[in-house]
Amino acid sequence: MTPSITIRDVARRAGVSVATVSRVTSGNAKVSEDTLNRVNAALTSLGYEPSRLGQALALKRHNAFALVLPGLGGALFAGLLKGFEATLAGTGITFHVLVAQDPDRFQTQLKDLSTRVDGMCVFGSFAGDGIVSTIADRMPIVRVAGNPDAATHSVNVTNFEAARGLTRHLLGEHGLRDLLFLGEAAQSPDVQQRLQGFQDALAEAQVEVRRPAEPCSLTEAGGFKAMRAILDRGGRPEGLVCATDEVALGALLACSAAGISVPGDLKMTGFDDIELASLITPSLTTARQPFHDIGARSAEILLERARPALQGTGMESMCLPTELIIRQSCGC
Amino acid sequence: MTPSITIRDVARRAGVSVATVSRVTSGNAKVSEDTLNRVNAALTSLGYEPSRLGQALALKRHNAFALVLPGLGGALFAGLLKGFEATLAGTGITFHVLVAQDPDRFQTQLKDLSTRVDGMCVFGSFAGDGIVSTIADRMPIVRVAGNPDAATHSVNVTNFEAARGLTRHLLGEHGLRDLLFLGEAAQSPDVQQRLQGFQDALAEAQVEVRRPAEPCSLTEAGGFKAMRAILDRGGRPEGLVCATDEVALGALLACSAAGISVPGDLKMTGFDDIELASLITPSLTTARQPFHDIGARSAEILLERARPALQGTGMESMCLPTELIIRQSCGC
DNA sequence: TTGAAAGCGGTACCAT
DNA sequence: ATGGTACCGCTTTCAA
Repeated sequence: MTPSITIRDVARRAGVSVATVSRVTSGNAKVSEDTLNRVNAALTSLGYEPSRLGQALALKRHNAFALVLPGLGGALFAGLLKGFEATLAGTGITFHVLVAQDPDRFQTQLKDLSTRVDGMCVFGSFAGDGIVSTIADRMPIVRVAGNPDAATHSVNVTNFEAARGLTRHLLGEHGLRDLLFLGEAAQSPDVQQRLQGFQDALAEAQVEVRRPAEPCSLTEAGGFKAMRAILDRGGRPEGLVCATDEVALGALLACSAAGISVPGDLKMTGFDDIELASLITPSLTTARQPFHDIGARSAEILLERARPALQGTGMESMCLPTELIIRQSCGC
Repeated sequence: MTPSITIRDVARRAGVSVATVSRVTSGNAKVSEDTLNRVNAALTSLGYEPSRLGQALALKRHNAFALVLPGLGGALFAGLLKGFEATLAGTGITFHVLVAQDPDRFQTQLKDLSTRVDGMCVFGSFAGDGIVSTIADRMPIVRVAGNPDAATHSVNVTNFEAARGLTRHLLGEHGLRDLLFLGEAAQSPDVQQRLQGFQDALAEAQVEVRRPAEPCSLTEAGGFKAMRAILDRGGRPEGLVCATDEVALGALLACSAAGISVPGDLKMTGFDDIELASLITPSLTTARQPFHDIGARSAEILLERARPALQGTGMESMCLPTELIIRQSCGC
């Protein structure tokens, strides 16, 4: 383990002061042609890399953001991450990903993270609002798919409208009446909004809700198990509005295992438009979320607000559009 | 944005020196009952949190590790992450996740990350060996599912043996001869090893390889598209050895869309044993990887080696066992 | 243009 | 047991 070389080593080697070396590395002060060369020579010959630590301490800035996700997996996170990364690329700012696992430890992890970054993008409401607003007191925070919150910026999509649209489609175009919502809304404000859109469409069509929403984790396995539970119980609905495409895929597998034809015997919709949605048979009717944009916009907000001058300018709140994708699984 | 309070604020408030406050917060030096109380009072009333930056600079230690993954998604990563986290919980060490996206930027990100942590766990060989060994010169690195490398510690599983076992099963128990390996081995040493195990079993049974391995990305969509391509081309194999369960799932969906029965018309195996593997019909014959252990052991190695005293003790290299899970998709 | 020096927020050694 | 202080690596005023 080589001891790392510091700015003083470079200064000594180039026969100048550390201040001058700093001027060269940061590039925002004039240095004579001659010394510039000497310093550069020393820089490369020593292979010097400035310590982020020293910089951060002196500048009171980390040049790093955090992206907080409630779990790995899910096409949404991958897309969001890409968008976030793409926006930050070339800015000199990096970001750390924190994946929520254990709720207990999560608080601690979040607090620790907050001492290492200049801003955070937090997905959902897994992180307790209390701690988030505490942190928001010290740095900009963008909440994605979270509850509305006066203390933080927010980026959302039209979950309500999209889910209502899908439900209306099942109700109107296909004349269904006995519908079921599949997905756990408790910890996910975005799923909560979809559930509300679903319920709103039913109310609007004056269809009484015959079945409580079937809670299931938002994974393929979750959708599979929930659907199997429904079938085991006997008496399936006419249509399924699934919280995500993955849930729909799982439900589809459970139906296929039980010999139930989709959309023949049961119609269904998903949410997200993951890659597989257009590939499978039947292809999935769903609502497309602009994953990449969500991440990109979040990063933009952070970038803008992390510059101290702008910090008092109020909270930014945006709602990105979704797109209904009508395919086969709804019966079309 | 509240200006953060420092150790000097606390010292002033408690009427003691900063040294004494440091003694209290770090807890490794004797302080009289009386002053302890005074300091604690100041601590809580001010809501003081030591700055990681100051600590890191003084201690030359970040109290943080990094976990570097080649993408989100994949049950393996989720399990690995959990194991890693579980081991680190309570040690006072946190970790950052870096998700490889753009190969170009990745080098930079990795280098940046290396200035913020005391050790890293790197999955696969996405990260170029050059940069990794550069970093390994300054801190302990554990490579998981990577190429053997004298400069880093490593954690692997018995990919070769497991894949050979699955292939032998198809060959021996089910008498198949025309087999195909599904999965992209190029960037993934672990998949490469599975492919070798597959090939070894064929050679051993003196079965000539009729088809080149079908490359596909290691996702459900990847498996789907690859299988569909095979079917479009006409003439399918008797059996499929898939690089991962997700690939197998995708292939299964493609078969089902094409009206091909599994395991009736085509037998297949997966790899990983994800949750869905045991749920679907047909249930998936596969090899179980100890996800959690992989992460846990990696973290343990890092923990051990990050203590400066032990850094010269040579490289640790371990290979964790896998377990063959025979279910239905192979024809059993 | 360049250098000396004062911080940034801690830790730890050396006195007392 | 406690305080004073040098130091960690860097940036940035202030003088020269």
